Amino acid sequence: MSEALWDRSRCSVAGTLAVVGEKWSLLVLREAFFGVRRFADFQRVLGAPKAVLSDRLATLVEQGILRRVPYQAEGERQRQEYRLTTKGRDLYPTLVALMQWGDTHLADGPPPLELQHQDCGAPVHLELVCEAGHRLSGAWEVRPVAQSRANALVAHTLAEDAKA
Amino acid sequence: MSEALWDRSRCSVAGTLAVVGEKWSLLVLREAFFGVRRFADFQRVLGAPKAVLSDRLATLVEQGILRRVPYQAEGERQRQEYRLTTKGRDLYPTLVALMQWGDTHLADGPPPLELQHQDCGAPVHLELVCEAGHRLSGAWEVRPVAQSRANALVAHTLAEDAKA
DNA sequence: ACAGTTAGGTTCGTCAAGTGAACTCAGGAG
DNA sequence: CTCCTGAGTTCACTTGACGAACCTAACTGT
Repeated sequence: MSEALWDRSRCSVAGTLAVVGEKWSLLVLREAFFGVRRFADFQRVLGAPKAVLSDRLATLVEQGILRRVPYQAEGERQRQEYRLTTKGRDLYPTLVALMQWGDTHLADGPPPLELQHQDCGAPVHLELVCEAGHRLSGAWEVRPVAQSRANALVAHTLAEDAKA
Repeated sequence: MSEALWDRSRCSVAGTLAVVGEKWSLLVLREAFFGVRRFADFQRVLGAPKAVLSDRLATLVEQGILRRVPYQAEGERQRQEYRLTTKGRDLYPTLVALMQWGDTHLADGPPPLELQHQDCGAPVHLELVCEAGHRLSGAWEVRPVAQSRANALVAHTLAEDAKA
């Protein structure tokens, strides 16, 4: 039925999860976005086991998401710190998406963190938009199109879900 | 230094990952968005071990992200299928974010899947926007503001004072 | 010179989680 | 009554996470 609707093995969701889907990876990146750079700070603030943290940082560097930068505090030897690359910074929407979902569906109070536009101070959120400028309100307004096979069934089942 | 900048333990990123961060969970949801509903279809299309799949489906149901719906194919007994709830459908931006990152950073060719606006056919993507309508181009235009419980209380009492 | 401290790890034993094959169970088909 | 099929469960095995302990190089105080 939904036999080879499209090639799942080349799906970018799976690919991305293979890179940042392990435990702690995305939390390490969350902290990186908040300016954490040094091993001990990651360790203290996350509470992750050092062995795991060491491994995650290594694979994130290997993947080009973080880069090691030598630095030297006064009266200390040279050490390495971890900074986001452009590739890493592009994961920001992913973290915002996770945060937004948690804020609206796991809330036991006000969201613990609000994102504001640096320039105007207004709250920031993610939106699905098309290149014609329309704002979409959810998945049911999207038609996924595989390379060679268009498929109307998908839209159909989603519409059914929405009704039920 | 970055001591208690804000309370990480209540962070929605961590909360969301606690719910959908296990292996296979987000891939199950990806398939759900493509209209997959039945156990055997998930199993065949993902290649996940049945035991894990069974567990992931159960916790997603438990969390209110999927719901079990009885159905009956002709000439078969009644069975259960899994459908997205509203809470589940709200995870769509997360999957789109993961997909977009993979498309731009793991590409070994054209993206295997394109999302089009149902109405106008234009390609769809995620954008960070603020409530004043500005489009932000990345994390550096965002200022995270901790909404500490104390701040919330203060705001609340101030609001009360204003009324009295 | 020498012990102590600190950042940034590694090693190790234990315990939880993922994996694939085999088994179960309920009902319809032949 | 037996076989088949969808939807799981059970089991033995391997991989991954965990926390405590240990290691190392540079610098610091004595």
